[in-house]
Amino acid sequence: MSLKHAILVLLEKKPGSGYDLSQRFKRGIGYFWNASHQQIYQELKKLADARWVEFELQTQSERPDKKHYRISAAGRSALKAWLQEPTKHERLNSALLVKLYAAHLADPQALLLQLDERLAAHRAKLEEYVGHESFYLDRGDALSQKQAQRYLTLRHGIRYEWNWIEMLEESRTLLTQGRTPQRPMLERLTRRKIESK
Amino acid sequence: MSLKHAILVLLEKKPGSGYDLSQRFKRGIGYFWNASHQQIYQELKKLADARWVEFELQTQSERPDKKHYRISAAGRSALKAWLQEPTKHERLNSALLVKLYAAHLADPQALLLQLDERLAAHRAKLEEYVGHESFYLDRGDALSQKQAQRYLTLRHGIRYEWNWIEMLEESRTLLTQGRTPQRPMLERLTRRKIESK
DNA sequence: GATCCTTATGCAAGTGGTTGCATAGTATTT
DNA sequence: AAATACTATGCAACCACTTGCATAAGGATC
Repeated sequence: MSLKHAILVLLEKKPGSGYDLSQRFKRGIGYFWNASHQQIYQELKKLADARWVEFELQTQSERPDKKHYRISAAGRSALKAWLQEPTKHERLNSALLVKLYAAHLADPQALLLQLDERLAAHRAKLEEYVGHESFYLDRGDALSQKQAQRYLTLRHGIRYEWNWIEMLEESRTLLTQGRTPQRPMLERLTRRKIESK
Repeated sequence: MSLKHAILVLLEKKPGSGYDLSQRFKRGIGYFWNASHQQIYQELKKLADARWVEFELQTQSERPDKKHYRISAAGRSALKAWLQEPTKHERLNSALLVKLYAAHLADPQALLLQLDERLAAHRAKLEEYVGHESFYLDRGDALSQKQAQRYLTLRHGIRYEWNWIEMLEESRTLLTQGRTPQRPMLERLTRRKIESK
């Protein structure tokens, strides 16, 4: 399980409370890791028991008290060891793609509704990520190796959203107008690759 | 949970045993749903208890006996109802992207190894899917709505693999040569969109 | 004034999914 | 002759994750 390690990565970058972490998962690195607050609090407890993180209680008068976590030396070496380990391939499961695969069994109107809802969500995400991209682009060649690597994960997120948008738009066209795309995917993709070189 | 419904979709298309289903998840629709054989057998039991599927025992002399499952009328209407329901957004979690995000903490050599292993896997998958694509392309305009919709889910799979390949190649370049890609993602993607119209 | 949102943490119960093991015959490879 | 792979199903224990609830105080909205 890697939630442990995802948390360690975040705490290594910057210490913070469980609440902070849940915000950073949502707003920061949501394009490759997501976790609910319950998961985070449970995991932080385990991490503290294992001495991979330490925390101090910060009492606040205006707001609820919080636990300020930071990674420990043991946590750092556990993280380093994990980075070395082989990584399991994550399995992908998409209920929406199951539905689209079985679209002929469904009421087209109801499917279109779900499709549009998703399309809007992916467009919003894409816009968000493109906003983040400008941070890296503004710095141009001045990107450190570390920043450049982080930019690459963001690019992955952008392409991921774009993929969904294209898929959903194609499905929309098919469901409403019966038009089906003819151009082979690979040709299209490699063409693009050659151009951008 | 949608494993139930993914199984129903497969059985609606064609009845078969638990073993058959696990093959079809792996080799057929693996680009949007995956399930282990333990999961499938457990789920088939539940589905049979709920009367959404029926089975008959087929005794075989040369091979182990098997249970031949097929979807029931109740299963069909449950499936139809599910297709109408709103679909939750699946959360994405990729341990490899966490590692790449934190690449500066890792031994570059060990990371490269993982990266190449994954790159090979995604290239193999892409090749497999492109093989499947020719099935649809050969039929050209003769595709039924049903087939066309299935083709779209495959296109999604192709783009998904392509995205990983590009990401991993870019990371490889960065880790080995320190070169970082400069072209903004969105411009690149939209440019392609205009061309293909 | 009531309701909702944000900050901040947590428990308890349940469901979904993984890991490891077990069985058993045939076929293929070393 | 031995080891591995394929067909075929399943149990038991465990781990990961979700759902629903609870508390608590401030600020914003209706």
